[in-house]
Amino acid sequence: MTVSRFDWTTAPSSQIATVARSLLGWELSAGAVRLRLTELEAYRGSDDPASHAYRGKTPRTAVMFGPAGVAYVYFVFGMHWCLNVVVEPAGRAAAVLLRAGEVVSGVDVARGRRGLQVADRDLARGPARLAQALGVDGSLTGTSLLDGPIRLGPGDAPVGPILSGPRVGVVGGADTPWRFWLAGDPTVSPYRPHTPRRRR
DNA sequence: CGCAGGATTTGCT
DNA sequence: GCAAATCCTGCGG
Repeated sequence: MTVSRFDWTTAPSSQIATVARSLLGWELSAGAVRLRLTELEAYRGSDDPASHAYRGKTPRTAVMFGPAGVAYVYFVFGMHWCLNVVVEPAGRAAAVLLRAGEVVSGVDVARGRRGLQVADRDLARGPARLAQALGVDGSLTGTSLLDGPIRLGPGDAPVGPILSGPRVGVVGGADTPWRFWLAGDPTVSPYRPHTPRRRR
């Protein structure tokens, strides 16, 4: 299936999985760091219990209800930022979580942010790691990924097979196979089933 | 290698 | 008050 340059900004929610899959291999750049996306997850709005927008529009999720092509950056577990692309026209919420990538440029800058001991393949291997490698934080929520400080654009099409499976770390919607990744790519994050936290 | 536990803040119930 | 679209470390086999 061919996806032309910016189809994903107008695709209907029924095609969000296709949109997420089609963004594999695209390139994301922020300053000196550029990476090639190797793992993504699709999140829909009101009918997707795993989505932050499931319970409606709040100050936090407001940008998900806005126009496609902007960044939705959220904060989790008191310490990590994760980067999404909003992928539907204003009025309906949906986003694609950018989960992992291969750093193809600016490796030294990315390592400076992530830690000097971090192996190349681990620089952006996971959503919070990817955001940290790019220097992304919540202040970038709402900025355009087509025309802003972070840029998302087409890269070389993936050559190998694309696999899909359940999304990582979610409770509701755990059976929906909306995680997509490049088969065999070393920068794809390890899959961890959701484990409830114990009380203390 | 796998698994378990803890860090640490926010947003919503 | 509690759970969270995670990551890192330490321990055991």
